[in-house]
Amino acid sequence: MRSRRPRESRRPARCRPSGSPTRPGRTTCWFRHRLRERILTESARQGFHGPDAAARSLRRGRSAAIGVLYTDRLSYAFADPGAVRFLQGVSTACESTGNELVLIPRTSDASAGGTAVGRSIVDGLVVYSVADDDPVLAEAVERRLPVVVVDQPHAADLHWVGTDDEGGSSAICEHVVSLGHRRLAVIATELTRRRRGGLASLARQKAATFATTAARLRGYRDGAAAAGIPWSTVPVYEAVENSEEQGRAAAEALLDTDPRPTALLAMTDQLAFGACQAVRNRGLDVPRDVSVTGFDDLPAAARYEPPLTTVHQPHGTKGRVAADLLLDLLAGRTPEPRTHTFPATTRLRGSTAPPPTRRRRS
Amino acid sequence: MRSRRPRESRRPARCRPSGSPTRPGRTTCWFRHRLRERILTESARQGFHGPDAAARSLRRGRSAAIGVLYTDRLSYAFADPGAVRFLQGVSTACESTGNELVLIPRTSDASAGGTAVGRSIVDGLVVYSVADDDPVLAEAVERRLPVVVVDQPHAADLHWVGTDDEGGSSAICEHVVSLGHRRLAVIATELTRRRRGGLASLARQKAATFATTAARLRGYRDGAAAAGIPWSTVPVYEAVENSEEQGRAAAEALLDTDPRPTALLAMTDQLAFGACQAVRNRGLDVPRDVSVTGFDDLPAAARYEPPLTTVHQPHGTKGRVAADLLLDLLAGRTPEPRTHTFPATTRLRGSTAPPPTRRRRS
DNA sequence: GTGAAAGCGCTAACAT
DNA sequence: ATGTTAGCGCTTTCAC
Repeated sequence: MRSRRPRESRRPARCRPSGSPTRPGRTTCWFRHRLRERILTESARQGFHGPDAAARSLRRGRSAAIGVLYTDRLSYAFADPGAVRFLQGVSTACESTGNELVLIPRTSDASAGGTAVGRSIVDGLVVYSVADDDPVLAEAVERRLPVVVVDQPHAADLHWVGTDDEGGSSAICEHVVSLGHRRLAVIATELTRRRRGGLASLARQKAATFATTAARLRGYRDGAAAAGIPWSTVPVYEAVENSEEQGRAAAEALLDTDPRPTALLAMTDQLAFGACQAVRNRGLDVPRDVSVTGFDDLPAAARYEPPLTTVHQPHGTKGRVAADLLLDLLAGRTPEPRTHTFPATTRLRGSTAPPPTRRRRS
Repeated sequence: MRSRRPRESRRPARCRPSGSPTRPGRTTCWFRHRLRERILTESARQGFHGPDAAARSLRRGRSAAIGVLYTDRLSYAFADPGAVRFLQGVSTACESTGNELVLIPRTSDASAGGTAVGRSIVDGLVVYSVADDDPVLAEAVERRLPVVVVDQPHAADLHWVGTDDEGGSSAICEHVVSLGHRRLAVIATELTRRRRGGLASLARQKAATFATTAARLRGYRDGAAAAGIPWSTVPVYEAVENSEEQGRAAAEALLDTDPRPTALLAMTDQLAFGACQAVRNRGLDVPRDVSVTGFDDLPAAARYEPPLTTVHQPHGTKGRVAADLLLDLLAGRTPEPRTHTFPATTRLRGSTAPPPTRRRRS
């Protein structure tokens, strides 16, 4: 055996100071011998900082925190009302168990010390609405922590929470065509991680890696097909972010197509609000000249003028259920079912009406 | 010296496996001897989970995360538009440096393993809008981590970011009285941690421990005093949360006081929105019969019908500046100035007008 | 260059 | 009951 001095020769005798721990009048926190030494030698004015959280986590193997990964830049989540309500649901679950909620930024890959998802101190991860091919998802599963995926991607072996996007969008499209609309146009959310605004070809639509966008596209397509409208006649404008501004830009481009669409199907309420503004900016009326539909049913949708016909999905509940699922996993339970698909229900309101002139197809 | 065996006799030889670390074809991640042993012995199917985040943090003494503490239940923060914008600002700063953002829930004090603020793994804390006597603040400073306080309390020795609440509220009150209003009423945010809804006596107003509430109250009082209105004639209704619902309840109570107020000064836009609804529910008009003012200047304020006269404060900027301050502190810099007070500027819009009948004081 | 080991501060397990 | 110690997995420092 190599001769090396026992550990004690360098390490101070023990972490617990000699005072009896349970004796009345002494604190029961008897940790940190070395720090106390420093306190006594260097300066007596320092107090006890409380137990070190990282050491505690290392030892216990738990941090009592769950992480949330968002598709986009973290700050965009706070600009997206659906994401905010989702996070509210997550935080509701967290506070009931006292877990911290860690919002993990997307780090530029060259960042030192690994990416934020790799070094975040969490017991589990909620992956919210990322593209199928997003490397951040791979990083998340590589950590071998419990993972709950929300909305997308629909990975088979991961716990999953989401909405019946396809059903919701086919239903609302069916409603629109049942009113008599034949010239439809779609305002879509991002199709791929590398965004490209503007009209999206059928090929690009096929190549979509955002699962919810693809699902809603399929729903619209099926709804249109039910009325005999070939999908190739439906222009699809891809927005680069979920904002009213982008909805406006999309609607402006789509209203320029010939023949002009009589119905605009937007994949989010925010995009729909922007579309309504663009329609009005042309001197047209919603819904008299152009019908507009949304998706999400934000609280603002019902108060909008005109009240927005949209598809309801329970953002807050999704967040709560996703977090509960994760917390169950962390507690060692094996929650069933592994997937929760919430229904997407159409809310028929004032932004849809029959098309202005009911002209039979040529 | 006590005879004890050297540490090596129990600890596996080294943490780095024998393979040459830099030889091409081998991963450069050569950590975790013990785990690798387990991998080889127990099951070969496990992979390398990535470096352990807690161990890394313990060793480095940094977690690359900053924590945010909120007055209230965490989930309420997501229901408060001002708080959401604040968090957006914080997250903007975080993502620029790749720091995680930890939202710390308020744990019921009896929670096992200490409170969440004590055990959260963060390098610094942003304390957002808590009462002067909130124990969570004491816990935060006891951790001896860098702390930035936002809005309240105005603790002298801590870095601080906030708004000129007193100036903003006195200015908007002066505007209202300059229109001729003499019967004012205030819809206040919480006065103390133990909430009590309803009309607040002068004694209770004096006892306020929420610094921003107290500051706005002082501002209103000074604005009223400038017009010779004694503060004792101004009823103050304390809302128990920042919601339209509470604004409605407050306005209903205040409109029942005799003589009926002609102007309602609300301490947040949300409360003001609710107040407007209550006024209309009585068959009265804003601003013809009753003027209403807010505070915050949410994006919705300008779009409201009528557009809300309110006080602007830069929620998002406050969040960004607070986080930048904290990140500076963490980087070892000593940011100057230690306090940032943003101006609160009045936005005169359509919800204020002269009182209905200009009757000289009896 | 390559390799070894000390130890961050805590807690669970074991020793008395 | 009270006291002791090993070691979580990493990184930094030191030794070769």
